[in-house]
Amino acid sequence: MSLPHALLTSILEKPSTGYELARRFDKSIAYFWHATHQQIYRELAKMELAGWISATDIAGARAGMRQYQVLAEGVSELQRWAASTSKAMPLRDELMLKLRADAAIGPLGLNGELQRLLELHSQQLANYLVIRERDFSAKTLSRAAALQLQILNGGIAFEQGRIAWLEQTLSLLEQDLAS
Amino acid sequence: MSLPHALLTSILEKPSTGYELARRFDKSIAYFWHATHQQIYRELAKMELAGWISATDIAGARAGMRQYQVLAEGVSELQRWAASTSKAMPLRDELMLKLRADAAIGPLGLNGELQRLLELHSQQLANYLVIRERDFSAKTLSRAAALQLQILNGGIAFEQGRIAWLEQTLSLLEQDLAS
DNA sequence: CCACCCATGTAACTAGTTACATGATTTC
DNA sequence: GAAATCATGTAACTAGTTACATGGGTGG
Repeated sequence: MSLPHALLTSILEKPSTGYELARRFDKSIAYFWHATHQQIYRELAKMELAGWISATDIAGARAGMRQYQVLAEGVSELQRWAASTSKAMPLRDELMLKLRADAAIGPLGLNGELQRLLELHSQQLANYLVIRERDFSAKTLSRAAALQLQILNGGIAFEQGRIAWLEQTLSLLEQDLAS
Repeated sequence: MSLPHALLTSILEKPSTGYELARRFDKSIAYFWHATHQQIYRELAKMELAGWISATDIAGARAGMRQYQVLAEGVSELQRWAASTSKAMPLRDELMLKLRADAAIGPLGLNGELQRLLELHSQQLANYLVIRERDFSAKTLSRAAALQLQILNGGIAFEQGRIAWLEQTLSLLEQDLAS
């Protein structure tokens, strides 16, 4: 299970309230690990109980708002987890299933769906490119920044590959309509 | 939810027992949609209740073995599902999380893990290439075969991209050790 | 003062995993 | 006749989703 470790990393990067974490998740870690705010609050409560993080009330903020920070226990847990071998992530690609169904029972009119996904991935790619331009255009990067850039480049390559493949698939299906 | 639709497709391709489905899943659909045998049996029972599939006892086989086939209801359900827009698949990439943790709290010794994954993906790629050679080297392909090839090519491109990226990442981390 | 966003949650559900059970058939 | 594999399941659990609740703060 990786969500708590994703949260640990995120809190290490910047101590935060649950709400902030949920929002920050959406804009960075969610690119490769999605979680809803309910899941995040629940997980934070568990992690606090386990002694991995602690919360402090924020002075001057509304009651109930608590900022989390990582304890030594949490750091060593993160190290332990990073050293353990994770099993191959199980792929889940619904589009592939649909194409296979299409192959099995004739044309199902997937063009629209493919087009939609093409747009989605194009947007995501544009998004990544903006981030790269904005945050990583310095000539020399720190170790941390170099790694983050490498992660981002992975996302960019993935989106580019997907877009190329979707375009190919679309033209294959259109060719099909013509005949 | 897509597992029942994956099963419908698989049964359409070839009427099967639950056991056969579980095994066939492992060798084809599992490449992009994993399921355990428990999940498959449970889902088959539900689908039979819903009237999407029916089971017939196999004459001459051991008691309890039942072969499933897809009913008209099942086919139209599959069509309905294919026409519905599926939401973007939530990515789950543990390695990216680990790299991010590494960026946050210094070298965590991920080289071994990267090497392991490199090998895994290389094997998967080799696997795909064998299948392509074996099943899709004919000059002209039927519509169904062309689509299946396109799906396979998607898998191949994905593995190749991943391998290239992993090699880059490894050299980045090694460079790091040197300094 | 009303609507909207901030911020934290609870409850109920669905999907997926892990561990175990059971009996039948094939293989050494 | 013992061990392995075939074949179908049950039970208990963990993870993730969806819908809703609650109360405070802010802008018009």
